[in-house]
Amino acid sequence: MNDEGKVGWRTLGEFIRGQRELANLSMRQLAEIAKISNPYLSQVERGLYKPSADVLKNIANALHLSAETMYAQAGLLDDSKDGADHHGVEHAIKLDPRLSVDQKDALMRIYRSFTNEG
Amino acid sequence: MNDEGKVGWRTLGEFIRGQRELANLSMRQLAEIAKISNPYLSQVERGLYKPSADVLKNIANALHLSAETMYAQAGLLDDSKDGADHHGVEHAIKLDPRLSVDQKDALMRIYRSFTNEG
DNA sequence: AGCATGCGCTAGGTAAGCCTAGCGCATGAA
DNA sequence: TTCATGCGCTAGGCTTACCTAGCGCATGCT
Repeated sequence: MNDEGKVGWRTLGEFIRGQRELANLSMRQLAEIAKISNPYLSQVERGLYKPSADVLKNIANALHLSAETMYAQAGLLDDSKDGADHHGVEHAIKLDPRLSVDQKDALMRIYRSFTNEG
Repeated sequence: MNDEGKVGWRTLGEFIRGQRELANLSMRQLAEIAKISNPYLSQVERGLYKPSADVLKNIANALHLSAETMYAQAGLLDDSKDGADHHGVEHAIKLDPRLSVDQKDALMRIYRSFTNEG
């Protein structure tokens, strides 16, 4: 039942290996910096396993790459294409940790009533 | 470890639960859209498990949030671009061209009454 | 000729991600 | 009331991320 073109994943290992060799690091060296074991890094580079996000982040860090670059290579950032409302206000309200759900709801309704008014 | 001021949500699970309730979705509904099981979503929201990156991406998509926002909440992106701190709301209100001065004032007052309250 | 040190990789285990089946509690209709 | 439906959560198993120990092959030093 496992589906999904994992197109991103097969190249992720090659990408990591390429970047590692570019930085002239051995597996053990990179693994040490990235705080993972070298056998595991080996499996990852050969595409046997798909590392979790924080391992990815650690590897990116160790290779002086941004985490975003890594996630993009892993195919994890790309496909939220849609127009999630990027109204600054609504977005900010949704993300405000000091507001309860009900308060957010209230603020959003007021905001929308203001902006729909015309 | 109560860093309430700096980084917003105590846990990723609380963030997800908040966003889910904001969207008026039940666990089963969100789980269905995000292609995960509802018990697993339950564990995630209560912080028992930390979901892998593509589950995170699916949840973000289902909630109409960008994957970046999700990863930032999960602590996987060091450098958050959309600062999610509570200045966001007031700032966004001020910058919204569709609001009149009075409306901005009203929204700000409500927002502050929510966040100042004890 | 050793022997040391480095490499990448295999073997096999533990823990965590993620599942299905099903519980107990609300709400609401007949 | 009883029955149905939906909710969140528990129990327990399967799968995979990730580990440690150790292999075999190079290189280099003495």
